[in-house]
Amino acid sequence: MSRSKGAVSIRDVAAAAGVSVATVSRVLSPATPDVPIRKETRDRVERAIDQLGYRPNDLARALLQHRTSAVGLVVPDICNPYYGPLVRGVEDGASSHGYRVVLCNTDRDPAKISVYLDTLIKTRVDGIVLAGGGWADIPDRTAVLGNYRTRLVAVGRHDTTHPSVRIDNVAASREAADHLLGLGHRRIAFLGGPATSTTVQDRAHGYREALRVAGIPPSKEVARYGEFTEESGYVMTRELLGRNVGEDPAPTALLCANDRIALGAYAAAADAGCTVPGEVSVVGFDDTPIARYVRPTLTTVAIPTYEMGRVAMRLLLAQLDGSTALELETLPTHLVIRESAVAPAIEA
Amino acid sequence: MSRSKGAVSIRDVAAAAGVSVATVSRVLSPATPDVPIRKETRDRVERAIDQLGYRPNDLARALLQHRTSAVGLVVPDICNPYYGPLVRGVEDGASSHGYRVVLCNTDRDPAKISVYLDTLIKTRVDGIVLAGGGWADIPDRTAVLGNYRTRLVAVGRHDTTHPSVRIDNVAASREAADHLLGLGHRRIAFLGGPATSTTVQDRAHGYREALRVAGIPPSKEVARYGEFTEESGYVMTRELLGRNVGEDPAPTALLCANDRIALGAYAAAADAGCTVPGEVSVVGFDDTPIARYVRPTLTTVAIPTYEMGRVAMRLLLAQLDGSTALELETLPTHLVIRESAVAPAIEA
DNA sequence: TTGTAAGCGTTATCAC
DNA sequence: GTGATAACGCTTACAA
Repeated sequence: MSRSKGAVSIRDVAAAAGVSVATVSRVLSPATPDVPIRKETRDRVERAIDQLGYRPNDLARALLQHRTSAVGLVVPDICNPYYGPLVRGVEDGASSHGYRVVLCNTDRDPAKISVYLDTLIKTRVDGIVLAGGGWADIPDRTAVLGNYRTRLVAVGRHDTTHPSVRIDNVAASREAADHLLGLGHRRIAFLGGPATSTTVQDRAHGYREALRVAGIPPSKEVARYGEFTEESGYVMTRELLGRNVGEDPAPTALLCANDRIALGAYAAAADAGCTVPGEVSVVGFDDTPIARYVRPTLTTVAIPTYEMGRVAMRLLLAQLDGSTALELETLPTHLVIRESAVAPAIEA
Repeated sequence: MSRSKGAVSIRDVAAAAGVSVATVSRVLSPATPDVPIRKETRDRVERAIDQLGYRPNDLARALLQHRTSAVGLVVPDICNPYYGPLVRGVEDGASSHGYRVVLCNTDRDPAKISVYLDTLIKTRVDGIVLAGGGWADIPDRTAVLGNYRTRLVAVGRHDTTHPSVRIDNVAASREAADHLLGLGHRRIAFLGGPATSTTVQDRAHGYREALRVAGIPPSKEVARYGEFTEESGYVMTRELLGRNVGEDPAPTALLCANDRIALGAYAAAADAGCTVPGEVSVVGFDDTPIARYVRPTLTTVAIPTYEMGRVAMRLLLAQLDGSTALELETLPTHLVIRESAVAPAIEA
């Protein structure tokens, strides 16, 4: 069966069914319901199809129709638990509309980002979801999409006019800081991730704003930067807790840029013989599953990551339908109060 | 510029450079280095290319060459931290060889798996990495790949003759159980994930074997099944810790099928006023990043997840080169001893 | 050293 | 109702 070597094609099916390729195509494409097909012909074709195990070649179809039903998803690193739900949200949104997802991990490396975007465009994905920064670092970012019809949606605060889905990191961080201030804390430190991350910048900004409004002098602000990892949180915390010697006393509360940093802070506090929340309060960001399961349970800012993925995909589909030009969705965050932040000890 | 609407194609470049499309193609494809091109011609073409912002259409290329440079990656759920590194390993292995990755989340649902496999074949991916079970549940699994040249690699114990990468879950679990037995524990419970998971079955098997060898009667075995989640670990643990009433006393050690379950066990123990490891020892599986950062730090079986992804991709590439027919790689695991498992209190 | 033309596997536009 | 046939954007003999 079938022509010499290679996969079975529509022509093999046509031959086996004794019809033309056009007829086979019609049977497969409900695209033209106005054209009727004789039942017996249809049956014959369908029998040939599954007798030969025929699978239509979507490449050829895509070439002809100028749409691949594929979208690219660019994230810094899927190993970061934060991105799991985001990716899942995009994938669910995509697959439920017949799109498939090409995943790209960039490590926030501008060179990698450029290469991936180039690849995605060469494979003519219909759209791209770009998450987690890096856009600003692409040299010729106005030209990346070129003359091609690939649409783009940004997740997070990218400096771009493309449709975006975000959260208000400044407000979220302010809320977290306000919570600590409300409990009575005055010496609050901010433990950030990479200083270049706009997310981190926004959260640091919210932190500063809250302190300023509370009348705490800028000289009392303490901000550290590192990575979005437990390791980094550990290091930053050790450094801060060991400083009540000559200079300023150690902070009574730590506002961490994500839950992993907070977890590192827990470990460092424990190793320094410092109880949480008794001697130091900790607040995280992201509300990762672990937040509910560490002891003490972690007070943290919940971010609708999965929802962000879904919405990003929605914005992308809207662009593909041509139904939307530009949109900016800002999703709500909320502070989840658990056990890790309480009023400071009265000694101060 | 360019023909009316649509993207700029090789013809536009040819026209702009005043050469034939064949010449443009030659400039782009180092495939035929035997055919020399006049330097001036090459320059003219290259100038036209980036003047027009031309991106070759990989769809057309793939259609012609019968290879897409795409691979499918099928996992249960990327939100599960276990799969992050696996996915990353596959992606790194793929991108470093010029392949891109299409991600599919199946939730272990046979129907979804079938649909995804079908989609992947229709888009003519060169290969598929299938992780995390489900293969056995596909109705016509011998026919899925049909007559097409898509190659497949299985990750984990799938009942298939395709090349596979695995770990020895039985031995790994036995080692963990032996560790607890060596510490003096006699009442050890196994907290599994889904009973249908071959991974869980293997780990339960290793647990039973170790107990048998240690001379503990089967009647003393305690195995529970649930999900791979903190929640499930919590529930199973509560149930076990609350049973030292009439019947058998509560176990002194818990062997958990993954770290998330172990974390749930921590929480349940804490809520039951039971200290870890003082009153109950806990051992996990996977060595997720948190294992090192929870307190007490978690003794757990490290699994080379990232490496499994890399190896899976290596096996796939080997098949694509035709250099390999069938291979089975079994990667080593090792028990990471931390604080969560110690000798039981002497009262027993 | 370059151009011409025949595909790759589909769908879409005409005829019949 | 069904069948030719011209695209889609590219690569690759084969000519020139």
